[in-house]
Amino acid sequence: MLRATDTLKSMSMTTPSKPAVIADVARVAGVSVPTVSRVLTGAAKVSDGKRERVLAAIEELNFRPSAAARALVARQPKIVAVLAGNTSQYGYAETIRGIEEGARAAGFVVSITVVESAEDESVDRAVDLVMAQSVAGVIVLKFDPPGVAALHRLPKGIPTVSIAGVREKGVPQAVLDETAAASELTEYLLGLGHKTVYHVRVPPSRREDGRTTGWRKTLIAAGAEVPDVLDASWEPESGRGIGLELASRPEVTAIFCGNDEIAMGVIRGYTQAGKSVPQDVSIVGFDDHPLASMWSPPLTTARQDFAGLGRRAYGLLEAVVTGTPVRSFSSERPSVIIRESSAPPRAAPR
Amino acid sequence: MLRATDTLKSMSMTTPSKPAVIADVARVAGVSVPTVSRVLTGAAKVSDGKRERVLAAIEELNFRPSAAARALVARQPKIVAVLAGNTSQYGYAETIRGIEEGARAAGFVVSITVVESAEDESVDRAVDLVMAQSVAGVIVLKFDPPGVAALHRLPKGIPTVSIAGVREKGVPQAVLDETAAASELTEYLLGLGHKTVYHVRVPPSRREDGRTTGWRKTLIAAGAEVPDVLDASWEPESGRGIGLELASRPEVTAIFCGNDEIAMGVIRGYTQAGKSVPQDVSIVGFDDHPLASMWSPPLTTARQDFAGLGRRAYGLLEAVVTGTPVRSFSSERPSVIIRESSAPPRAAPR
DNA sequence: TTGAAAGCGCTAACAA
DNA sequence: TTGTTAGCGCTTTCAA
Repeated sequence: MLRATDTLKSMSMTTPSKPAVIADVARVAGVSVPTVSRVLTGAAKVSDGKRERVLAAIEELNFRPSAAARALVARQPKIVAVLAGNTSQYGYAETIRGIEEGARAAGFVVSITVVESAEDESVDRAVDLVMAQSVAGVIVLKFDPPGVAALHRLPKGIPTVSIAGVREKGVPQAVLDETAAASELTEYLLGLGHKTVYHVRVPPSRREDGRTTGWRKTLIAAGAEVPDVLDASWEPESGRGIGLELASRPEVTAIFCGNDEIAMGVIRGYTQAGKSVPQDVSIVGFDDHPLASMWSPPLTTARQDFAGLGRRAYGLLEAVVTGTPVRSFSSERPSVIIRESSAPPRAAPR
Repeated sequence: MLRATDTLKSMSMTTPSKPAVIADVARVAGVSVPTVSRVLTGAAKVSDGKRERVLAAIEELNFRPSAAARALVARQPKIVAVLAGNTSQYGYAETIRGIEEGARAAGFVVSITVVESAEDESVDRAVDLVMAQSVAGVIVLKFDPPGVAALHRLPKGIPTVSIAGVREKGVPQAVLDETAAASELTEYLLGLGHKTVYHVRVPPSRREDGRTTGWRKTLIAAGAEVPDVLDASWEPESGRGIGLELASRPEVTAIFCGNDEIAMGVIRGYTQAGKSVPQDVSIVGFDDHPLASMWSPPLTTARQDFAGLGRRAYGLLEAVVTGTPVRSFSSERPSVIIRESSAPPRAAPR
């Protein structure tokens, strides 16, 4: 009853019953079923007369070929599935955007299904859901433990590509070289004259993520003290709490945050504590979030091309599916962007 | 050559050839095809002995039922498609998250395909792509012109639900009552003592969106002057430009922005111009972006439950698909959140 | 409980 | 150019 107001045209003769199938079209047009198929697919020549009758019948019956039937016969599904622990946070959403862009250009749609947690039950449910569809392949975002778990539980045999910040073997993979970028950012801060750099990390996907590794290694290489890592959640609010705390520790002069949102939270905490950035402390983020340049002060960060990452992952998957030989690894380095949230320390640290 | 390192187990006996089909399983297990189907679906009792042999064969052959074949026979596809002009911006991403949440709970996956622009070519390509899959129904996000266009070009007959800020007839719809929320926000500002409220809008989906309508009507009802609308793009940067300009106009004491990101940009512009918020000007946003409360100053805004919107839309679609009678309209009102970016005007406006 | 037979809606192969 | 005949891989009658 939802469509009580269809046009008169579409109402004529039309019992709202079963949708028309190709046999109906053939009957109405007075041709055989394969002929209809031929005009549908253009696979072979059809005489103009018949073609027109077929077209007319299609129109009249409002016929739409069954995608399911086509999928059964053409063994190439047109869907690539994405499994992810999250879909709406900046990095995730942008990566998915890139995947979709690549997929759509190739005539594929992308399905997304989120993996709520790393627990077996939820991972299996998500994986089963995906495998119950006919998909050409799957791309898993292993930015977090749910993603990592999903990758490991995916059945062998289905074309798979993973996306991550850290390299892992066994599955073709598109990555962003976070380790290098984190090193660069840390070096930059050290070069400014900071004795060491504190680190607030976001929840890692494994024991230690590239951002943390790059930071740690650089500190060690420079002979700087390696402070304890501070853990934030994904919520900017958690950054604020940490900033508030850190603000009372004068030995903290530089902080490298796991992402821009957390950095913004940390800055907020400092601001609330009456401190100013970068005069009292230098704070840098990671990602180059769209709001990073709007922040007060504008955030020094490392730009990550998530959409490009997604596109590369799609390309990798396409290659796997078609059997094109590929180097199964595609890496790109984020670029450091210096803005105003970082500066030399106010005075030489004691 | 990508998987040179499969486990020994999976390598034994396995030519990497065609995937096993149900007939293979039947043969290996020594039973008939329907029997295998029965253990797969649980549609009928199977003796323990056979069941186990079937299970063993499935394991051995690493058999996975073809989703395409199943879809053909069971006429209910398990995919709901989402058509949207964008997927990664906050409101869009959250809405999609909600849709996915509802869909997954019901055993559906969601596919997303973006409509690049409102031009026929790109709209048709997106719509065709979606219709080429076997989908249970489609949800279109008509927050913008591409979305609106997509809705209009979708073939009749496919279960459809739209999501939007403004009501439109003909299609079941889930909305957020932006008009009411915009009114409330405007009234609040007027109540603070501001003579009038300026408005910076984001690109509208049609002639005038609910946010703008609510603002305008409230101003008129209050007998306040209605300033010209200022147009921003979706980029926070465009807000900054507008803020910079507005900062030199002392008659501007209150600004209602189309969304939080733009409001942040506008605030940034004022800040750069040496003005302070809310002392020199009150600025409010819309959406309650996750960073709104981290901003300096924390943003007064209207919280929109996008994820809830998505869930409601999914629920609507489910009802349409199953033929459950529904009121084809589901609305919810955003709630105003007062923070620190708004205050009474500094002095009585002249 | 089980198997044989009959489709699901379409495209591909093969003749005519 | 066109129609007939075979499937695609699965589930669902229908008997046994």
